[in-house]
Amino acid sequence: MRAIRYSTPPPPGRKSNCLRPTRSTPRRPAILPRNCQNCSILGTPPFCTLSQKALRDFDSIGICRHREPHAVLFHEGLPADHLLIICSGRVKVTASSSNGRLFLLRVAGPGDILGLAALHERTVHRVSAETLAPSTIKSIPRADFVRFMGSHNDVGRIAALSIAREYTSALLSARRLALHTSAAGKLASTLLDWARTDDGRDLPTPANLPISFLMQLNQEELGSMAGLSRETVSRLLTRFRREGLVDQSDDRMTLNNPGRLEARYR
Amino acid sequence: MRAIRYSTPPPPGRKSNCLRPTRSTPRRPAILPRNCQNCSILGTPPFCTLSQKALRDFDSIGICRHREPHAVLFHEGLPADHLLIICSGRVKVTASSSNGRLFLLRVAGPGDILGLAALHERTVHRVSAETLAPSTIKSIPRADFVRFMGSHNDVGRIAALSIAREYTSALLSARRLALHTSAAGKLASTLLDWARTDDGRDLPTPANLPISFLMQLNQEELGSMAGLSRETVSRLLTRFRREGLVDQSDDRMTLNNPGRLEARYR
DNA sequence: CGTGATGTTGAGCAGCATCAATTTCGGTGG
DNA sequence: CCACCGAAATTGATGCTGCTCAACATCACG
Repeated sequence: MRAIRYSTPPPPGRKSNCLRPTRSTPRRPAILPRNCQNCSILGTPPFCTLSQKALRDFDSIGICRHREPHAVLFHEGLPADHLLIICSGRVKVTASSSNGRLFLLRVAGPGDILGLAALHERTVHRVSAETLAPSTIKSIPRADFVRFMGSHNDVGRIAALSIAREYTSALLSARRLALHTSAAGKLASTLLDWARTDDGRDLPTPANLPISFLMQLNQEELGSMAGLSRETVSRLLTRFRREGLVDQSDDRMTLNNPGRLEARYR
Repeated sequence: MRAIRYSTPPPPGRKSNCLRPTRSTPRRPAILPRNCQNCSILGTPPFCTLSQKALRDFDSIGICRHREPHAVLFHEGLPADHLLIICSGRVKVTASSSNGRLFLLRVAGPGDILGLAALHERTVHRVSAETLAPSTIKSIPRADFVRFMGSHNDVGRIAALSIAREYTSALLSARRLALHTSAAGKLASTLLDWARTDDGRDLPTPANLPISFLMQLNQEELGSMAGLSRETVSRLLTRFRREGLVDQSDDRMTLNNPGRLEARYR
């Protein structure tokens, strides 16, 4: 596996000591027109299932922008004054510690909503979000969203559902980090959880049939998702491969026999 | 520290092989009258902040029961057909793995709501809940709650807030399990997170002043919260005590200098 | 005073992080 | 087409940390 790296160079980091804003600073991306009433992901569980009338109102609030890979959408610790909806693309959601370690919570995709929990709790963001692929992101100011929620009955319920999704994903992470002592167990369950939530959304887990999903992370990122070092991930993946439990081609990861993978490395 | 163990004997386990239901099976606890409009925790963030009118309706749905310590309120894997509200007492929320390991997610208290996320997602419970102390629990059937949510505008929003709380707690767990490599770091941050959410609800963390909180768990349970073995917890607590970072008396745990604890064992 | 639950302390070992060297691969430019 | 570069993956060697097993101490309670 070699994860897709989009051509944009990695984020500038702190190489430049220039204090003045330079022209190379990325400009504010252009505003795109947006029409939720006529969208390809219409009907996907969260907001995209609103009534026609609500969708019209929904189109009138917020702003839609295109974002390049490696664009930081928000950063943990900053106040959550906007709500983000992923119209297309992929976004990785991370938390970091003061000593430089990184924890990758999940990879969010089209239809996912970011910042809802922090917005409801009126706190700062507890995670950071960064695009992995070219993405289209709709951004709604807090106040506008609260007004929107007040004027449509469904919205509160739908927001609750969306946060419940975030919750489940966080819970699964905590569960697997706490319950699995071995590195193999952590990696296996990370892959299994991912496959099951990514593939078919919450379909009853198919028995021992192969599942495959888009793996847009390199081994280092996968490691920071499972709480393991890069090298350990590499060693384990070759082991899984040798045992015929997984296959990797291009950017797809296939779990050949989920049941066996789970049983052997629980 | 010696955690309070309430006199009720531990759950029967699988000692009895008797297949017939015996008389020693705990009887359904008696239904208690409930009046939310006149409750001591009125005003606590989640449901207890509803309008007078909504509270009246709220009193009319669901059933309130007293529960002894070690009573299982629901178990992971079972369908989430009821919503539980803790009126008084303490409830521990856990997840378990097939090989017998236990993960303690949090200790919920008065005003906390259990089962909201699973109820919204229409899935099975992903955690189990068990009383730690004598508790009063209000139970609301799914359908009644959905109806209630439909007829009051605020309820959806408040449900969202409550799930956001659950989310934050799960996220903090995952974060700390993933970001801290050392056992000391895991235990320290477990204590810090707990103190900060339990003490004053979401007050801005007071600088280097002592925080204390009710520690109703024994070292084994604390270990299953931090992802550590019982023995490691014991060793670390004596170390923390020797360094003057924590004090334990009866069932209270005091963090003498949260800032230093965090800095030293991040 | 006996019993069972909980906490303390020690010894040994396995597993994973870390450091380090090398290979593979994709892209870029000559 | 080839040479070159950098990023990512692979593989090996080593040391430390925390789990496990085990023995014992302490406490609450009847």
